[in-house]
Amino acid sequence: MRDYRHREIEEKWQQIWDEKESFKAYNDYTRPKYYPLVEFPYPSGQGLHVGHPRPYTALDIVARKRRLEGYNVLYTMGWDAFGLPTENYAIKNHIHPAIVTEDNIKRFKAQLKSLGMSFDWSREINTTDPNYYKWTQWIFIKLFENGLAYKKEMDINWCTSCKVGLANEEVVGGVCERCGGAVVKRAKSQWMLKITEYAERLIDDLDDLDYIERVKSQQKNWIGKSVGLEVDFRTTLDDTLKVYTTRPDTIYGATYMVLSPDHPLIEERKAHIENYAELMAYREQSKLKSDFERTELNKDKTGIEIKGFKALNPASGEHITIWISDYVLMTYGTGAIMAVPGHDTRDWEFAKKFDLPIIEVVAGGDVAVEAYTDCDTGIIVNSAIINGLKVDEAKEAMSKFLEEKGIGTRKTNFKLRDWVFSRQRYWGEPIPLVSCPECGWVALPASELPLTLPNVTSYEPTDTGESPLSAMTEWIETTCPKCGGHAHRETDTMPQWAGSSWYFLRYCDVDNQDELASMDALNYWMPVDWYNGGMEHTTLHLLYSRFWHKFLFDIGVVNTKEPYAKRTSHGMIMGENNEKMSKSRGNVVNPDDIIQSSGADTLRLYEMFIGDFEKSVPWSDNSVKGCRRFLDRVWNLSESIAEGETYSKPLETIMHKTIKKVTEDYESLKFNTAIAAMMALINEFKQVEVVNKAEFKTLLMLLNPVAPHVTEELWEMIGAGGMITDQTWPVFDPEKVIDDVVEMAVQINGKVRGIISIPVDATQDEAHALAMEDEKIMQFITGKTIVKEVFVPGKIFNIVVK
RNA sequence: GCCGAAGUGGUGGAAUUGGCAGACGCGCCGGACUCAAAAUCCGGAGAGGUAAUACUCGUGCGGGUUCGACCCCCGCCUUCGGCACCA
Repeated sequence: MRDYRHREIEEKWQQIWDEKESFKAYNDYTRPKYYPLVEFPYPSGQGLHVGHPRPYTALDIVARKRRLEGYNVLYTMGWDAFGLPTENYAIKNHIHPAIVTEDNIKRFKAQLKSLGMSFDWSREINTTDPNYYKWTQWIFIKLFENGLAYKKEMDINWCTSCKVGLANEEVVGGVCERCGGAVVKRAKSQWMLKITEYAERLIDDLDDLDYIERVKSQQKNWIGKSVGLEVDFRTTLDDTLKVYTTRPDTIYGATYMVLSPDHPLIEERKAHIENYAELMAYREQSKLKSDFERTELNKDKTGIEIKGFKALNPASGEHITIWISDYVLMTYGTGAIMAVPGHDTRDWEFAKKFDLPIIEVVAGGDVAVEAYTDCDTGIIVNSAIINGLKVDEAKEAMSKFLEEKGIGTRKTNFKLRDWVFSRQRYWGEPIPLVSCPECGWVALPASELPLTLPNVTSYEPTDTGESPLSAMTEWIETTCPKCGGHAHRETDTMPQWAGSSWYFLRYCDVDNQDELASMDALNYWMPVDWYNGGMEHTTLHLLYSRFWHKFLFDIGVVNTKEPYAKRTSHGMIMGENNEKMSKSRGNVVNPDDIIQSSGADTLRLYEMFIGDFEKSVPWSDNSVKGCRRFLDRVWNLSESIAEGETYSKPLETIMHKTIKKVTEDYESLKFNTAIAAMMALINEFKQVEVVNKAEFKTLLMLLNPVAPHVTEELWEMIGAGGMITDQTWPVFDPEKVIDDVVEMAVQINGKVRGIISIPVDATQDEAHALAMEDEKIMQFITGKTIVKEVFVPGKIFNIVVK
């Protein structure tokens, strides 16, 4: 009996798979295809983390199983390699980021190979490769040509630590998502992508997708659709102030108005405003607040009344005061609101602070104590024409009334903002546009792509907010592709999210020099059948890539309106103390160490067995040991396998049951219970006298997707013939997964009092007869009357007595 | 505040078209092997209770529906994740 020497075995099979190109996906468009996808990693300097193999193994299991089921499988890996950590490392150590990237990729790739992932390495991609980002730039130009990329001077989120502008999605809790640095507003001219144009479709099309619910709801939440009404309020200067409201039913309760401090009316009516200087001071002050401070201070409302004119409530005709406050945002709705303190919490707080009138227009609460915001039960009062209606009815009636009067328009608003797409950094895709004094912004012709990054001497970000490229005079100075005149290149680069917004398309056709991918290849491979990735990307990468894909669909470059048919998400692997793994906490586990000591198969098995795939779990060295023990037992079993090409009688049912369980569980992210079923199977193997070849081969097949190396080796050792990778997935016979005889619980008044052994298809009468023979059951029946019997065939028998 | 997910032994977790709660693993206890240990193998256990049975209690808390509830309904509590002055 040979020892189970994992390193030797694993290296052996990894080499064989490589040589035989066992996992190559063919562009043979006649076979059924399957396209599983995992998020490609950022190749950081730290190397692979134990968190990485969890999703990779999960879909590797699916990929391997699909191949055994006869599918042409496209399972691939690549590198999302642009990004700040690499750039920072390059700055610190004076190495070109491209070299840093190359080294990191080398390390990552070796680590992934040692895990035995069945990637088709011939389709590896790298977002920093000019042959790849040529097409990222090409897509940007298409966006630009279609009016979806525009440059705008605006207040952006500026990370004071990274010295870079951030997208809305990258600001988390008022601080920089990446470094935790303070984020302030800063006026900058930025490239923007009109993702808002797709807001409606990004929500609506979720309905047909097989995404886990939390992903859908988080995306919906982020896009933030709301349906309401824009209403015109007149001022005493005869201006029109548009407000947006979702509660037109409460318009009689609007006792004042609030404008955002940036509202244009303030400039326009400067001459009529008595306290203009005071308003300006407030505006400056609110701008200086960081996002963090704004959210922290949001309990305490601030504001200034505009003195000089008033507004008229269009329903009641009352004169009402106009205020400015930073709780009203210029970026949402119209930048102005009608304030209904009786029925909006924020307005109520503001009214209390500044002693403004509060009118109850929906009965049901006590507006002297708090705002009454319930929409379900309230009845409208103090509102002339809509009195007595329910909230919903009143909303509709008032909307109709204001529309007919010509001062109301139904309007849908979204929280989603356009995507800030410029970064003032070196290590990103150059934006392929030039600025010409004659022609404005002009796109490079396709023949000039890729526009490659020039070599610079310093990658340092600048305090002025200019990209490091702005010092590259030679590179910047160019001619206008349109008029041939003197022009400048854009010096900002694209954000990290650009390359990953379409990478799954490139996998379909990696070597194509003429298109990002051929329509034939896309028709065959797309959509991605199953995409697994982190929840942290739900409102970033996942949303961005859906947006790009929809755009590419609109211009006829891709064939599906959605990129991913199914989306799932894995939980994080925490440190042994159940805290997030980090160097500073000293609880980091390196996958290389586990591969060395226990083997890749053990690590894979462990990560799949450890718990619910979708939840985070703490690392446990002991549990790793248990997984290795299981593989050892399988290994030792091979020693005593008897001949036999069919399942033997005592094991037949459990064989079919296990095939069914494992087959189904691999499809539904329940890897832990699939493995538990295989463990139970070998426990059963120990109960019988002999295990034959048919039974052992089936176990190896079922286990193969999780532990591919050791099962390959054992397959060879028992002389099963060929490679396990080339076999066919075992099937179960539905007739044979049912036991002939079951142990049925007999309950008296719902409590289990006995167990009877009974044929699975026995009748109630038979069960009754058997139960009456049971002494213990009789004890509970004697002297009582049976009032009812509930019998569920094969499951339970309950006798109700009185 | 809003949206979402979840609360089960010492521990990671199983089991829901309502049907024997605790599969499988870890840890623990006992035994075998060993001079001994490690490894391996065999056995044991939810809590209370009993000499041992019996029996009672038990899936965050309080109610309800049902022959029967971890599962369904109503009302709470707690934890985690996301969003947050979005009118």
